Amino acid sequence: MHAFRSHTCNDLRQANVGDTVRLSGWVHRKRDHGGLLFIDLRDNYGLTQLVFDVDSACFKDAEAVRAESVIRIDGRVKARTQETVNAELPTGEVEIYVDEMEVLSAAGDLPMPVFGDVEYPEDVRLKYRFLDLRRDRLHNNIILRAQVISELRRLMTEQGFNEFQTPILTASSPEGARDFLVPARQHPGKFYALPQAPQQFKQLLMVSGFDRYFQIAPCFRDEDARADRSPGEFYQLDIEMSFVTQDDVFNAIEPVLEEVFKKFSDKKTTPAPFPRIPFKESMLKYGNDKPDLRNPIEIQDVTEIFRGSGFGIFARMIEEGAIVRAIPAPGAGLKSRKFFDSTNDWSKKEGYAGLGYINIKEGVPGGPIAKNLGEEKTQELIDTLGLGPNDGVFFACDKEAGAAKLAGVARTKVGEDLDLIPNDEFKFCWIVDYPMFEYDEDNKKIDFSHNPFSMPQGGMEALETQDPLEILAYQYDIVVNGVELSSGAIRNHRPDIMVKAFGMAGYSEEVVEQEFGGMLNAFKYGAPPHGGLAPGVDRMVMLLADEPNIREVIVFPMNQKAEDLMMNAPSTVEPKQLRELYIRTVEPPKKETSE
RNA sequence: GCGGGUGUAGCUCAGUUGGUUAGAGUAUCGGCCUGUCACGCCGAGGGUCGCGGGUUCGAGUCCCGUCACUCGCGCCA
Repeated sequence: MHAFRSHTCNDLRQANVGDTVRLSGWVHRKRDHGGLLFIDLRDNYGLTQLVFDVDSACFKDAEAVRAESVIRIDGRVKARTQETVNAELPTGEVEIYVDEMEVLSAAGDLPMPVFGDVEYPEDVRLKYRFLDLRRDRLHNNIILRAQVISELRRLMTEQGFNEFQTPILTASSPEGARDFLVPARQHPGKFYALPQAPQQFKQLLMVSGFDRYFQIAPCFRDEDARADRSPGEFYQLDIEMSFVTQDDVFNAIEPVLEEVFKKFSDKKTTPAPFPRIPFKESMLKYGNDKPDLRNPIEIQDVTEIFRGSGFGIFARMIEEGAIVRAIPAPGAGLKSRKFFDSTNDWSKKEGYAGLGYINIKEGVPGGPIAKNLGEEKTQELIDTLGLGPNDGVFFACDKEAGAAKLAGVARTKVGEDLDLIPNDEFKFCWIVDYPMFEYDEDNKKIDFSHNPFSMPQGGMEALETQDPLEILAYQYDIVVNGVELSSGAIRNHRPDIMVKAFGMAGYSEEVVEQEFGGMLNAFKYGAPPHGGLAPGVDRMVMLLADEPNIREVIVFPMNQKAEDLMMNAPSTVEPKQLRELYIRTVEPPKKETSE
C-alpha cells in the first residue's frame, strides 16, 4: 500500500464498502461522544467521515488530536445506516472504521479556524494565508483561477497564438505608472525596472515575425491599492497580432471571453459581437469610459433647456461655460424628499458640486428647480428625458469634465439605491475611438490621452491637418459591468508618424530615441502593422468568482500598504548587500509634531 | 498625501443619557456522553475596551491626537 493514501477524501462510495483503505488529510472537525468519536478528514478533494469507537486501538490518539493536524489512517469502509447517511457529502453514504492512526504533523492553537465561515480580520487572514487558503471560499477561488488560466491558454493556443516569456528585468519607461526599480550591481547608479506590461516586447515580437503572441504576463506597477487593484503585481492575458485591423483583434478576443465567462459562470453573458460605444458617447451617456450597462439609466445633456432660464444658479453657470447633465431616477418620485436630499448630501461629501433634482409625484413636478424653471421649461425637460408620472431626475451642473464625472457617479449611486442593477448577468462592451491627445491642465500642454504607441486614425495626414484634440486613435477598452477589463490598440508601427506624434506631445526626437530607441530602431527595418490588447486575469477571475475584492482571487496578495504580512516583505537588507550595490538609504524627514 | 468607515475576550458581536465587579455566542482547557455531521450537557480560564492625552467626582461611552485594517479620492501610458 502507498505510504500515505490509497484514496483521496472524495473517492469512497457505496461500491467501496468492505475495502481496506488508507487516507491522509487534515482533521477538519471532531465530534467526541465519549465512547464514540467522529473525525471529518479533509484534503483538496473533499471530506470523509472517520469513526473511532472506544474499542479501537487508536481511540485515545483520536481524542487527543487537534483540529488541522495532518493524520494518516488505515481503516475499513462501511456503509452508513439509512438514518446516518449524510446527503450533503459526496462520500456521505460510507464511513471509515479506523484501525490505525498516525499523526503526520500536529497542529497547535489556531490563530483562525479553518472550519466554519466566520469572517476574520484581513491582517490575520493575510498573515496566516495558508490557513485561509484551506477554507472553502478561497480554496475554490484559487482552483477557479487555475482553471480559467488553463482555459485561456487552450483557447489562445487553438487560435494559433504562441506563448512567449518576456524579461522581468527591463528598462524604466518615462510615462505610465511609477516603476518598481532594481539596482544594477554591475552598473553603479543604474537601475532595472520591472515591466508595467510587456508592451514594447510584444511589439518587438511582431517585428520579429512571430505573427501571433500571447502570455499570461506578470505586470508590476507601484500604485496605491483599490478593491479591484492589488498593489505590486497583477496578471494580464497579453495579446499581440500582426497584419490586423481593429476588427480582427475584436474577432479574436470576443469568443475567448465569451467562452470563458459562459463556462465558468451561470450568469448571462453578452454574446459576441459586443456592443461598441465611442468614447465620446460613453462620457455623455454614462459619465465615464467604463460604463456598467446593467444600469438602465442614461444621462442626457440638458444645457440648452436651462440656458437663460428662471433657475438662476444654473443659468449663470452656463453663461460662464458650464453644462448641465440630467440623470433620470426611474420610480424615485415615490421616494420621500429625504432620498433626494441625502443623494445631494452624498455628492457633496464626495467632493462634488452637488446635485439639483425634480421629483414628480402623480404627474406633478416638485422641488425648487421645477418651481423656478417654470411650467413650460419643466414640461420640456420631462418630454426630452421621457420621464414618467412618478420618476425623479437629478442634475449635475459644472464645467464639462466635472459635470460628466458627477453625472457618472450619480448614475451609479442612483442605480444602486433604486436597486436597478441586476446581479445575474455580465454585460460586455467595447469603448472605441479614444482621443489621441488631451489637454493637460497641470502642465498647460497637449499630451497623449492614453497609449503613445497607438496609431492615430487617419495616420500622418490626420496629425498634419487636424486639430490635435480632435484626432481619434485606434485605441479600445473592454468593459464588463463597469469594470475595465482590458485596454488595447492598433499600434503605430511607422517611425515617422511616431516621431511626429511624440513631437506634438512635446517630446523631441532625441528624447523619443533615448526612451523608446529599442522599439523605434526596430521599426526602421521592416515592421508589420500590428495591434493587440491585454485583459486583466485577476479581474476576470474576480468577476467569475463574484468577489468584490481582488485579494480573494490572488493566492498570496499584499495588503493595502503593499506589505506581505506572511513573508514580511518589504524588509531591510544587510549593509553588505547595499554596499555591493553602491546604495545608501536616507531616512524620510520626520513629520512635524505639535507639542 | 487627503477624506469616510471600523477597532470591546483568540474570533463574531452586545454594552442604554457618562454611573456597581464590562457581558453573550464561539474557540481553548477540564469533566460527562456510543450515531454525530455547527453533536449535546456541566464547569473553568481568558479583557490596559487599539494606543496616548484631555474633560469629569466618575470614561468602553464625550473631546483632541495617534496607530492598525479597510473603502474611496489623488495616482493608475
